[in-house]
Amino acid sequence: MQIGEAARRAGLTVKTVRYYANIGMVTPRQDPDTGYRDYGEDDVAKLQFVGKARRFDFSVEECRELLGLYEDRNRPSREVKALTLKKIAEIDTRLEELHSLKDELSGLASSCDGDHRPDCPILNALSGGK
Amino acid sequence: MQIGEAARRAGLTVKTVRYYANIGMVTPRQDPDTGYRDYGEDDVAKLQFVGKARRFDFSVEECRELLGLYEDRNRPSREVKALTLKKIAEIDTRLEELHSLKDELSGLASSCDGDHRPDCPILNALSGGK
DNA sequence: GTAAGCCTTCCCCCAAGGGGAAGGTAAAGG
DNA sequence: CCTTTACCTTCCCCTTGGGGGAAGGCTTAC
Repeated sequence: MQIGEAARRAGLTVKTVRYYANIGMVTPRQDPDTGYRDYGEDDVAKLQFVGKARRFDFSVEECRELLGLYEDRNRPSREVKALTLKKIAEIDTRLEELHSLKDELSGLASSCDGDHRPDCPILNALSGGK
Repeated sequence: MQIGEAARRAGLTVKTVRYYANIGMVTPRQDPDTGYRDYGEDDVAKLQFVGKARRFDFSVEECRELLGLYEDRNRPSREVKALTLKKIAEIDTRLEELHSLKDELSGLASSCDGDHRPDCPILNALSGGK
């Protein structure tokens, strides 16, 4: 099938699918007559796989790794789990950062009147040292 | 003072400070003899302000906006508070996304044995439909 | 004399594609 | 047969927020 249908079936944009072909992640056959990319069912499955992994916040490089494991019928599940746990740890780190950011900003916002007067604790805090 | 000292005092890299000059956010005087950038105390204060706002996850454009308010002695605190609340809302959205991602990944990870055998619920989930 | 340590501009690099131009191709309609 | 429409192709610039490093210029210290 052509790239448009493959993209639709994978829930991705054509641009994205073409990008994955360019970086060698999902490489379809090429029609020698038209030069068009020609996707098979297996390619669509890989595109869906990558699309889903991306939604799980795996980077493109991590997706490439997962795809390699996915295609290896004999891989140990240990490797997949390790990648997943690493990703969870990253998410945890980011969650903590965002939580503390939110707390600080919330504190500032609640101390600011938010009226027409120029006095603003938020700006004072931003211009303060540290 | 020269850019190196300004950067040190603001806790930023020289590259970053030069970047802020290039995009017109913190624009120092220029020494006509050497062509070197010449930072004053006020510039350093602005650099510190921007650096701190960046650490609060404000984008460079938002920093420019905050800086404008910071320099306007008559701005209403309402505007600053509005920007801050918007940023808090963005952080909330991202927090929710990350929480649900983490939940899903954690569910997958705990269902995976993580041993030498190839059977892997994580890959099964990624290759499944949806 | 030259090495060190500043500074300058200039250009390419990252992620993960998006937007759009210029041009080829295939099928359907008039 | 001709044209419109809807595909497809490659190519290049744009995004965020700078990082890395080259090539060149200056003063100062040894």
